Amino acid sequence: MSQKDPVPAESLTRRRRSSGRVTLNEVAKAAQVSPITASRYLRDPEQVSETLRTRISKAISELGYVPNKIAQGLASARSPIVVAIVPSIAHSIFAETLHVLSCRLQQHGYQMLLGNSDYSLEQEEQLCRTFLDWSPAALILTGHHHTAPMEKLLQQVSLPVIEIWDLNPEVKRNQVGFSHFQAGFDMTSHLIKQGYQRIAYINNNIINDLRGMVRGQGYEAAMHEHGLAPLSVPATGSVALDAGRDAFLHLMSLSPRPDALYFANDNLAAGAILEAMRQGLRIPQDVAIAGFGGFPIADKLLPSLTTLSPNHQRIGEIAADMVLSYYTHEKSGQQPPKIIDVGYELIERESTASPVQNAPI
Amino acid sequence: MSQKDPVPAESLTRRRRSSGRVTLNEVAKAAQVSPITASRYLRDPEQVSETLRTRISKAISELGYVPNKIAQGLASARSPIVVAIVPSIAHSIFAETLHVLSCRLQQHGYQMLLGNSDYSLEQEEQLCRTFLDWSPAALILTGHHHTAPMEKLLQQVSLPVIEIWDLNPEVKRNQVGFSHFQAGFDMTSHLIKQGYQRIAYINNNIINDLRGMVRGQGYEAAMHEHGLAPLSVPATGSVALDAGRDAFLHLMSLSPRPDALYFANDNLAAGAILEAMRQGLRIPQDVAIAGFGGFPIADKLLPSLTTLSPNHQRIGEIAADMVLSYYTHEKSGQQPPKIIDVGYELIERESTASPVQNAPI
DNA sequence: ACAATTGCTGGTAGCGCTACCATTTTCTAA
DNA sequence: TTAGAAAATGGTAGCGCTACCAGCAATTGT
Repeated sequence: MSQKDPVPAESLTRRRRSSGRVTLNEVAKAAQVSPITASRYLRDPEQVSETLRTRISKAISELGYVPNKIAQGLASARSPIVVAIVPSIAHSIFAETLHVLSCRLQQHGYQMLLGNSDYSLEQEEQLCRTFLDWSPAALILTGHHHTAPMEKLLQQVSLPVIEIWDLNPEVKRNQVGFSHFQAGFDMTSHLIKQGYQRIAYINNNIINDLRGMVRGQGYEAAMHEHGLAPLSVPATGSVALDAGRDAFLHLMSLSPRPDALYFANDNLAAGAILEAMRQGLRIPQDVAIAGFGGFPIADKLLPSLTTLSPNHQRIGEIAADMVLSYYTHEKSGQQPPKIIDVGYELIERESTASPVQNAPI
Repeated sequence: MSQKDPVPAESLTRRRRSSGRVTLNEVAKAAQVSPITASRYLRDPEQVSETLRTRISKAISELGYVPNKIAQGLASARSPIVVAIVPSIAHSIFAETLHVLSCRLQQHGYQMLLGNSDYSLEQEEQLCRTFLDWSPAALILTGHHHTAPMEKLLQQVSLPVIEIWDLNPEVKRNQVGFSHFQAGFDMTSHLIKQGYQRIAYINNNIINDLRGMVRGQGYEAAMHEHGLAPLSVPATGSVALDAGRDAFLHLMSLSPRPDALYFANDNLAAGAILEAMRQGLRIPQDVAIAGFGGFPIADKLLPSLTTLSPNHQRIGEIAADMVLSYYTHEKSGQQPPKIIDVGYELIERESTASPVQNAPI
């Protein structure tokens, strides 16, 4: 039994650092059940008889027991963490989706580990590898563009991957979003229908905004379809409102000057409208303006801004539900990826009213 | 040695679910060192001799080993997670601070676990308890107001707690922020100095915005000091721009009508300015408007908005540095809490120009 | 009445890593 | 040269929890 034991018992105590927290073992001891029964109680109280259930729950509340998530994670090789990686948290575009997502997941005991890739695919890959070390329950990414190693990684992992804010039926992963190509096409068609012809598309000041670029492709397709010459220009600057203003000033100095400006997002467009106001330019008479995103500011501007708005919240809701349902219907095994088109709404406002209709009375 | 062994070896395999991942043990075996040496290599390569270092690093890259953070966390009772709890992620006010914070922490191997309390102290407490299960390396909270149980909790935990975006020297915790009372006082003094007298303060539409309320107290103190009667009204509505517009309409309908409106934040103020534009009201001649926060929109509005802007980024930077320095100078033991006032800048713009100066020429 | 099924409970053995100590090797000083 | 310190390495024993299986009692069918 005991080998040499020269030291007094309590001092020989090679007792490990122990977080000092109440452990499940102590709870079990207090409730006079085995640790495993206590553990079972936590996961599914129904599996434990009434008698023990009350004993255990009493012990838990008396000792103030709090399960150790890390130990749970290690033992069960899965943690209640959902990883979400978005290109940016500072820009409002994803904020609402994330908010909804996080709230809903929290309600079901998950926590969201949030990473932002700064619109860099390399950083996305890097982040993803780091986060995967936490054996998360699910992985939520923005868009379907990834680096090649990332693509490989995604095929290896054995957890649900959900891509939000974009759609591409060719990609075999769960997706909740809408077609940015179609969005760009539709908005451009709207402008053409309103009677505009020299329409310019202003790319996001954030380079690597892939979805903004795809909307630009939709724009070009629509222009070509109507035999019009597309003109895509980039916005530059770190603050969207400034970038929009600068692009506006540049485009207004061209000759011939465009009769409509389609901005990659509402903040850029807002920068343009505010500058137009300042200069006393009339919108849409002098130039029409359209945006994207359905930001709250759009309908407060003067003139109010025509935009295309996806349902930000719904994307978050559906993504959360996908995570939850994955673990509910787990038995059903590998299901085909779900691809959900949440669509969008093209909100026509004053900034793209038809110039004819707005002719002076 | 072997007890009964009726089953063929590989089938008796009561081999546990094993994540299938390469473990440190396998790396150690491949590098022909003991597991503990390999572990040491990971934490501090300097502790291992050159020879073994190369052997181990070769094994790691060949096997594609990735450390299991959960196991690390369990064994060392500490995880590289920094928990941050803010009242809201959907509202831009904290976005930039969080962005900087998260980037900087990521650079040093930490991940940020983000929670939003929806401006509820109860929810903050709840979130905090949940997050603490992950044995985080640090805890970043917004403001110094907490529930009583939360206060108790904070005294028990043995990790750095940092409160951002507010300041209260009486609270003995690390803080990075500024005085909201003083901010409200200063802005009000500015308005008074400009010649305004019937100044109203419009509270945030978000109830429980404690810092907004404190700014309101600063406002009232400044009013009293000048013998003016304060008028605090709440904004209502879920969208800040709408709430600001509605409050504006309400206040403009009063008689006597205020000659200056001090809004709890720039979004509310923007809603008011945009509505004023729409109605053709002149600002500041008809009414002056001031905000808070230094949002990007403030200087783009027409007229540009006077606001009070803290350095959003610096708060994030300093908070991150506090976390990092805590674990760098760990030896030094318990240090007194650091309280850092990042101050703010009162940015005077057109919306609060002195009415006299702006009299018609 | 007895086997077969079900429901509840317990024991054992890790999950992958690191703290703590012990041991070996190398280096330094006398 | 050799004691003594310093550096490098290894062994053991968990961290707190759960997967897997085994046992035992209560229930059911024949």
